[in-house]
Amino acid sequence: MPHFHGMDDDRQDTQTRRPTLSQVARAAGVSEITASRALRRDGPVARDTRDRVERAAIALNYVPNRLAGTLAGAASRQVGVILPSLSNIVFADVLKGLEDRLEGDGYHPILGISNYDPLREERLLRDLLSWRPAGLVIAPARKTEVTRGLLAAADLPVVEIMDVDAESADMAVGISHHGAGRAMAHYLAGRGYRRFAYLGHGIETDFRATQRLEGFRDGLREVGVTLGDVLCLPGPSTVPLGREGLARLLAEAETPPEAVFFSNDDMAVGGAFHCQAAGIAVPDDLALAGFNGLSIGQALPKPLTTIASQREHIGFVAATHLLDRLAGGNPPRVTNVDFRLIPGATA
Amino acid sequence: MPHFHGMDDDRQDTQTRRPTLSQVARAAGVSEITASRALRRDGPVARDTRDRVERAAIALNYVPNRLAGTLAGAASRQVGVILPSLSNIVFADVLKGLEDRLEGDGYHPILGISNYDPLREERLLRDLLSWRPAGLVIAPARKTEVTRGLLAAADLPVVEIMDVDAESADMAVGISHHGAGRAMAHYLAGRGYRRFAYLGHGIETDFRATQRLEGFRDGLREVGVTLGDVLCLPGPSTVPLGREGLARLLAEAETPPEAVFFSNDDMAVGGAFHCQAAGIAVPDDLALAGFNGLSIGQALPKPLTTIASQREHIGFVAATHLLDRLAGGNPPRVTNVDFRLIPGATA
DNA sequence: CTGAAAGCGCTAACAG
DNA sequence: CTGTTAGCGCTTTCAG
Repeated sequence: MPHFHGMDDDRQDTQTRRPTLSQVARAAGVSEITASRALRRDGPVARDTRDRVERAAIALNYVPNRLAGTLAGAASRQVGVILPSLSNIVFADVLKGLEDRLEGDGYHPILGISNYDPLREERLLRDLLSWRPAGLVIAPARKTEVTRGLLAAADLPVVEIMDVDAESADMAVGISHHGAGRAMAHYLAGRGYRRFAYLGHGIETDFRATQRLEGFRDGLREVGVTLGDVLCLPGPSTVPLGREGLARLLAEAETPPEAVFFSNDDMAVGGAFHCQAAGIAVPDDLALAGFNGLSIGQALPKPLTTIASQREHIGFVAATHLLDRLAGGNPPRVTNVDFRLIPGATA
Repeated sequence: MPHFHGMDDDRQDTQTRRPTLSQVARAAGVSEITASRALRRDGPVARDTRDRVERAAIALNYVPNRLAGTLAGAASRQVGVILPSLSNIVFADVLKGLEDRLEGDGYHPILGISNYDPLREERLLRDLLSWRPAGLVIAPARKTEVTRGLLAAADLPVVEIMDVDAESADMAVGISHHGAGRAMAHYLAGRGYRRFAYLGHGIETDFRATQRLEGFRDGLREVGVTLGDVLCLPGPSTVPLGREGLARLLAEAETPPEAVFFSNDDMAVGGAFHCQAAGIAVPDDLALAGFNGLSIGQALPKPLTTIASQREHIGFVAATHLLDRLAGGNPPRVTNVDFRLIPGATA
């Protein structure tokens, strides 16, 4: 006996539960499997039969149950997505690119936000895997051993996104943050600046910003320059933090810098605001450079010199590779998306 | 005979498929249902038995299959979330609040982005429902008849978010956008301004902005003032659009306005940049007001006069009410989250 | 082109 | 406290 209100008559259940494939089949006068094939447009079904089934489905307001379908062997159309944050527009952009591409193929992201917490990331991964997704897209904060183990044992396509500097178990799509920092160093040095400072945010959590800093340092070294003051303020990057941070950096600096590289555009825009308020001429008194290529930086009275990080594109490419793999293809293991230095008016 | 490679020996399957509850049970020397109870901490299980099961689960690297669990009757822990956009930080903030609250209770959002397209919204709704989520959170663009029908027939808790001006079938959490526009009208009128203009973005897609405009108009009328020029530019709101838009508005205006109300902060920040570039003194020559309370507006040299829209809070409250309902509670049908007018230095 | 049988991995109900 | 039985709604395999 079924375990809901002792009824095994489908007509009764129609009142309380969603219609099932079996009901659609009966209404169309065919077997369950034929209805299934008709609705999925899989296998040979007579045109007429299919029409009948489809009409029955619409009449009953049938919504397939993909839990049952996936359990029975159909490929899941869910993709687990783990991001470190949503406070930053950067990850919202990536998610947009992801969702857009996935939805085109009828896939949907199940979302988890790790807040840059490796343990939360680990738990999230376990939770998402319990839904048996078709694949995984993850912007790792810091992978624990358990995380690595889960990923390795999961036996599904995994795309790690944002950077291509770290090791990845399966596929990776992103830019080289070290390379971006280095490119900015060469650009600024080429513009004639020689005394540099760096202003960053909570570095313990954002290792990609750290990679840019190291790339910047290395790039300067290559042209025989040493990076001067480095100030990293706790907390996430914000415009106010950049504004206050630059004031503090300039106040504390032993030798005043000619140019400041910021951990990202939010911080750099804050810096631009400080200069404006303090009457510092940009770029003559002080040059400013950011990272990300946010529209806000480009809309400043003096467009910000920065690097476009192609966020939405990264999400799009990650999804494309995942879908390709699911379709039996063999996409590249590492996709180094080009960044683009945007010469603005601030450096 | 099982339909994968003709094996019905679990030990073989361990190589190719994920371990199942049955394997955990066998390893612990108990029945499946006992293992199930032990891992879910449901029903009476001897302490010792539970320990054995848990050790076995860890040893086998067991990850439960929630598709099977949910199909068998356990409550789903997925929540369908439909948002109109992710380009705008506003919805990323809401999503953050949602995810944060949901994850605390072990729930995860399945995401769909409608791009303000009613038909895409409809398809999305159908897709998400096919995963049999425990509930739904939706920021509707424009509901079609089908959408209404699906929602009504879905028989699950639904929270409509962002605004409380429209009709909702089940629960609603948001602010009154009409009220916000009205509040800004009263505030600006109280500051002595009398000649007003409005600058907006693609109004056809964003009906909440339209509600603010109508509220603004109504508020002005209440104090005996008529709204002057209204300029709505196609496309999504961006800083550059606000900048160019204000230039155009001022050029075309018959009588120059004393104050401009923008559709949101992005647009208003653009307006502030235009004033700065064009040498227009703010607020003496021209007062500016936005909506949302974004940090960028507050970090401007002159903080923007605006209205905080409590986005993350809306997401958090929506999730809280959903969870409450799922737990058998009876949260309010309409939750009018207070907005907060932030008097800045621009009006 | 259509169908019957079997089973995906799990949990609710009912017995011991 | 533990187990047996049945079945969630669907798709696979194999047989017409």
